[in-house]
Amino acid sequence: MTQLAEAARRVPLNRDRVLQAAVTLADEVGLESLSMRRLAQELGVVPMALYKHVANKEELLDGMVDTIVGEIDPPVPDAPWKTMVRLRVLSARVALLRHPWARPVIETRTNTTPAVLEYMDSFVGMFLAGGFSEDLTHHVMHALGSRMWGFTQEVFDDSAGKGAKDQPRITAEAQAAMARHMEESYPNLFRIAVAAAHDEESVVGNGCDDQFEFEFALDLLLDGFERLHQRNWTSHG
Amino acid sequence: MTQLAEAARRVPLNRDRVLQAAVTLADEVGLESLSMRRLAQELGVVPMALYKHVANKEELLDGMVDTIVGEIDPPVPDAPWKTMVRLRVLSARVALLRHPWARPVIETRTNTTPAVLEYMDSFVGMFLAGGFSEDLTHHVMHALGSRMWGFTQEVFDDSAGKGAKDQPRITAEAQAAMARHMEESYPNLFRIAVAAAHDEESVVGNGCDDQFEFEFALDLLLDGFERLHQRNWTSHG
DNA sequence: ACCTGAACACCGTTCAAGT
DNA sequence: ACCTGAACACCGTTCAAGT
Repeated sequence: MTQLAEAARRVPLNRDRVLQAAVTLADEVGLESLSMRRLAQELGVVPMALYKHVANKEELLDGMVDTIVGEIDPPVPDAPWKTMVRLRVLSARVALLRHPWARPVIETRTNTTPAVLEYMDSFVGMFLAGGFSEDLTHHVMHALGSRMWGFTQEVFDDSAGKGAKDQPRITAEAQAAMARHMEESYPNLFRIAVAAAHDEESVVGNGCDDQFEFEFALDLLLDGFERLHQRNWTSHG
Repeated sequence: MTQLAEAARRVPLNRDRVLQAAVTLADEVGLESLSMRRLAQELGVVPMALYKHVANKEELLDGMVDTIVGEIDPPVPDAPWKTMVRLRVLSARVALLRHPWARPVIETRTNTTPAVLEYMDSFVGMFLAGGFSEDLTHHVMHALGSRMWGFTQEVFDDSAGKGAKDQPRITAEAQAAMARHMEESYPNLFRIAVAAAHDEESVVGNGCDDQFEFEFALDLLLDGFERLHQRNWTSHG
């Protein structure tokens, strides 16, 4: 009886519910805490029950990526290729930024699911529709690379700035000592850090506008693509 | 006595030996099989012994990256910035390709070790020595991003081609059916795949020269950097 | 003071035993 | 035929007990 009631209350598990729960759980507790066991527990289900809807953890992660792909806006219609590509990449960026776990997961995928292939196909379509040759489109897609997903690995670690909230306030002397050490050991990094800090009134190593940097590199590439296209560039001679 | 002999035979463990062994083990068995326990076993040591030389697994991975950085050639002297940057990136690429586990490891590092900072500093130095402003150098470094390591995520999966060796020979009909499905579902991808297969006599989806693609994107960026530099580009107005 | 075996708190996945 | 508890073969790391 109680069991019956529970069974009725419990929405029957399906692939979509599993994936949705996985996305939400990863959003909340982070990728490193997303385990099959924990996910099962969250769904009020025995771990083994998940394996009915997902072959293994890898397939779960594949499915989670597909869910994110579904959150990316479709291409804006009736725009020149450059605008279309640009906007779609930036839309992907918005979706990806909502789910911090997505970047590392995408980077480690080895299977390309139909949803991901479809996403890539739409980019290829934008270039071809813009008059790009198949040859140029091919290489341009490679050059775009994972930037297609709206991210690039941030090599300057501003996670230091991110964690700064709960870091104890640092003494002025300690800060000066750190700066001195940096100037000695990494003189060139020091120079550009100082220059950046001067422009925006911000602390050393914390003055990077990720969005600006992303668009800077994206536009550099798009301009490069445009130039090659105008020149009728080909890879063979 | 036997114990004494063993102790004498056994080179005393130190950080370097641990890191070297970890690199070798990862090369041999892959990243997913590199565990503290397995590494200890390989060194003929109880797992806990590793924790004397490395705080935890994260620090082990940091150290492994440092080892790779040490394998990258120093900058070639007396060359224009573009050549210097280009050659150093390609040298990094050679080192990284020797260690397939390095890309994912670098991508997931959150700590920047001194060795990595030094590596970054040398790139900044090349741009500054080439007459780039601090401002432009800053953004250019961001745009270079993880390409500085000589890799980019390959979004076209040619791991299919890699695993093809042990895949059973596929019938002509199956291949045709696959092509038909691809043409229907991903018409644009199909177009560029066919064009690429036509150029080089290669199978669909297997005809990408990674090295060419890498240099294509790298040069596109370097040319873009050069153009901005010549224009005295600045980020503020 | 140093070293380490055993233990803790987890994993993903298999499988045989139950309904 | 379906479902699942227990078990397997691992993890990284802690800690107290031994030398």
